[in-house]
Amino acid sequence: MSLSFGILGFLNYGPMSGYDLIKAFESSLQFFWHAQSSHIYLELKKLEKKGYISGETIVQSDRPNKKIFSITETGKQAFMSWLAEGAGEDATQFKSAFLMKVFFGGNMPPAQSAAMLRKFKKDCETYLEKMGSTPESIENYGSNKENYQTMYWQFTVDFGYGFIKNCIEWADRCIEKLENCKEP
Amino acid sequence: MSLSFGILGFLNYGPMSGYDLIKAFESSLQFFWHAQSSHIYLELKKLEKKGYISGETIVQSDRPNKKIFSITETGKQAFMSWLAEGAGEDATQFKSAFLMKVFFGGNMPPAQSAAMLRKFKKDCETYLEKMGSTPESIENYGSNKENYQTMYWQFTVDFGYGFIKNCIEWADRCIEKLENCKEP
DNA sequence: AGGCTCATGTAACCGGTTACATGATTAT
DNA sequence: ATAATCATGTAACCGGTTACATGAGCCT
Repeated sequence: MSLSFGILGFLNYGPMSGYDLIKAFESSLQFFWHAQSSHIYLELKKLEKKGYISGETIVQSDRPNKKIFSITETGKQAFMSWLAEGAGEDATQFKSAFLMKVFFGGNMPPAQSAAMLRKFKKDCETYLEKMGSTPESIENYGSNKENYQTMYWQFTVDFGYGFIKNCIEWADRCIEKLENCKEP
Repeated sequence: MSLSFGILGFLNYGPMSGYDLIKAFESSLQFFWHAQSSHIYLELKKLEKKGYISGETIVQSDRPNKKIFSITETGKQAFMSWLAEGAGEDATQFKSAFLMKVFFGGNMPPAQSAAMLRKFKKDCETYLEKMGSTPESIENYGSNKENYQTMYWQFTVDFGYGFIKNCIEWADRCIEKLENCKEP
């Protein structure tokens, strides 16, 4: 469901092709919403059928043809009312298979659990590095006109940054406890 | 997929009925894995078919009959190898429809976005209360087996606590920026 | 009389993933 | 040569959600 609103959100900034949307997701939303390209194309078809967007095929000679989608009035309304709904209860919910593994970590010796947490920490650090280059790519979308928009984009980046920092600190605390722990 | 490993994990502690599992999920894993009761029963059926668990019907006169499930040797092996896999890349991934709404918050006036963030903050605080404040009661993990298990359970609680605290602080920062922001 | 706990399921649906398929142009 | 970029899709599958269905006993 949310993918379709993400698409509507981008198309609300201006017409785009499926390929453009894939790039847009990759360069901005990917930290909290990873979109498969195949899924985007499927969703575009559904949205067009619903009348939320309309597509126009652009014939190109040097490159493959493409289909540019624009948001319709009804599409705009649907998007705006989704926004107006505000934060749902699910916003505080955090689903994680990794934490489930940690929960059952008592079935492994401390050294193995510690190794798992160290791997997690390393992945977090890699993630942080990748994030470091994001604010710039995000500014490409805004063009000086709309500082107001970019503030919100920065909010989501800040969230991701705080989240990962928190993960690393937590992992450190866990690892320390595991190191000071005698074999059960 | 993860639900089935959660079930296997609990059954690895000892035999349980579907109903027991529902309670177990509600009282421990629910902060990072919310399981529907219908889904648990479906998964139990699948796991039995796979030979990972075996069920035995207990006839009760005063209460509805129940089916007690036990983990099999192959089930144990599957569970242990899942644990041994360690943290996957997906561990750092955080999917959130709410953050997507924040990302597109520039389409709303600052007052409305601020209201959304205040609602989010309030939900976080409610969540914290439900969790029960357990910040510094984490000391004294000795060497016996029971404490060894609970240490890991505490790890996941700590994560949840840090996560929510981080959410609240972030929301505060965002709200402040929105309050000091002129209408676009 | 009304609501809670115990106890287990089915059916329809849907959002999302994985694997597969194609094929031209452009840059190294 | 070969890799990357541009560009779009289909089909099968699956994990999970929602809605629905049942029914006895216990507590107030």
